[in-house]
Amino acid sequence: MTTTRTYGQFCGLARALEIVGERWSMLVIRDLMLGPKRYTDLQLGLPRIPASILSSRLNELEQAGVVRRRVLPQLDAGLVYELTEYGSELDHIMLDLGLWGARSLGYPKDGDVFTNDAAILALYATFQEEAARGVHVTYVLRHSDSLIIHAMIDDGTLKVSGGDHPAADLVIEPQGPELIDLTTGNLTAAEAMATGRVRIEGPFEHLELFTKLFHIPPKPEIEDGLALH
Amino acid sequence: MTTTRTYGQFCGLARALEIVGERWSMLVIRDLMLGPKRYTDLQLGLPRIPASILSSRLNELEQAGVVRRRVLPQLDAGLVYELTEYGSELDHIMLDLGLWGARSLGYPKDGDVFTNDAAILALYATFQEEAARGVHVTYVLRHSDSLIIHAMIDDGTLKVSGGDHPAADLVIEPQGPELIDLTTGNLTAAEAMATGRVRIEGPFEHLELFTKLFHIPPKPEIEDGLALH
DNA sequence: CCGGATCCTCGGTGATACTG
DNA sequence: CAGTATCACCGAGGATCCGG
Repeated sequence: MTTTRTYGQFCGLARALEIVGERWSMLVIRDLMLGPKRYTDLQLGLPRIPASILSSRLNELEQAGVVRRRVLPQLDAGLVYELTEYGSELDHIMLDLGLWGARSLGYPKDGDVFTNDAAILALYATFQEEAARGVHVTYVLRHSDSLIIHAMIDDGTLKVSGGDHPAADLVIEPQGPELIDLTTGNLTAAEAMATGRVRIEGPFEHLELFTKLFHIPPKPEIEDGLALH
Repeated sequence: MTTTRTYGQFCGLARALEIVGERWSMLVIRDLMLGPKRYTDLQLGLPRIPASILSSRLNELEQAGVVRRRVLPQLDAGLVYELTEYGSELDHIMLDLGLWGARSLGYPKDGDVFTNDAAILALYATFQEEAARGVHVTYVLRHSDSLIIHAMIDDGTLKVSGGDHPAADLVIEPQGPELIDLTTGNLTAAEAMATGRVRIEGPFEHLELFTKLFHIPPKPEIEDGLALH
């Protein structure tokens, strides 16, 4: 069943990869980082994962002590999967790895899914704690009718959740993937407004603040491999 | 050739996994973290990787801007692979992931390889910077005749290299995998000495210091999944 | 409807051998 | 030394079916 292919190395990284390095495993963990989910919710967030693979991964992760299945107390509420404490300690690693990968992300390809959870985690990963000291502001990001999240910044801390927020200081409605350009610095807040690529409800200064609070560092250019210095 | 299987998600983590998430990729990166290596050196550190896979992975990683191939200036010195700046920015993530996995590592299985590089990275990953403030000490770890490394601690900074060090303050010769137990706290320095499981040359206090400088936190116990609190 | 198990196909993996 | 060629096999991926 779970043959648990090994690397044959006495090495922490090799062990980690044996546990969470299988295809889809880390994306399952990503989806569980924001809270317990049931099997079908996981399938919604990972549309391309075959049911049999999801089942295998959940079993392997449970075996390794990363994920736990829990029967909900409410009657007929079914089963949820959640991270154990050990699994939760992957959180900052996943955020860092996600931020590293975001620098090679580019624009969404046709057919790419963009989930609520991915948007929420993107904000956590790109959050600049230092820039948020003393700041109190609430944003609502409306990518589409079905993809709405809000972020509350409260003196260096960040809390992001799905859904709307009635008392947001600024509502941001990107017309496409311009938030990427805003957070990388490829697009300034003023340009985004001038070209109509981002619509806002609220004071403009809060949009400028947003670009300071959430930032993706640029990917280094490819250096010349033949430099002899 | 490199079909570059995708996840179909607009997500930094998914992108990162498309780049470095294939089987063996991260272990190749691990071996390049300590400096440029040639193809055959990579094979030595990864004995179970098929040559064709190593070749594919190196090409994929080069394509993604993580690895660069460089022709050595010296005549006939051949070709080396090294991390680009972008690839080097995975360093802390690999160390963190390796430390996470080390907590599930246990003892080496029969046939496991334990390379110089893995030993060096283990020290970096487990290093307690705070405990090393004001400390100046040099260790030599002799696991076997062919696996010798030395670690130099210099006021909060650590430098580990392969090979011996003539002026070490303490030489540690574990008789087996007891260094794991020492760094997890399962075995105290005094017990290790009393039971003869570790031989040292130098003052005993430096062994106690060692257990403070390098530490693997315990893996949390599996909680009861049915707790209703 | 939830939570899978089962069957089938295809391509990546892994072992061995061989070449510039 | 640095790979490519060939091939068996098994895990991924897709669809369908099954028990509660």
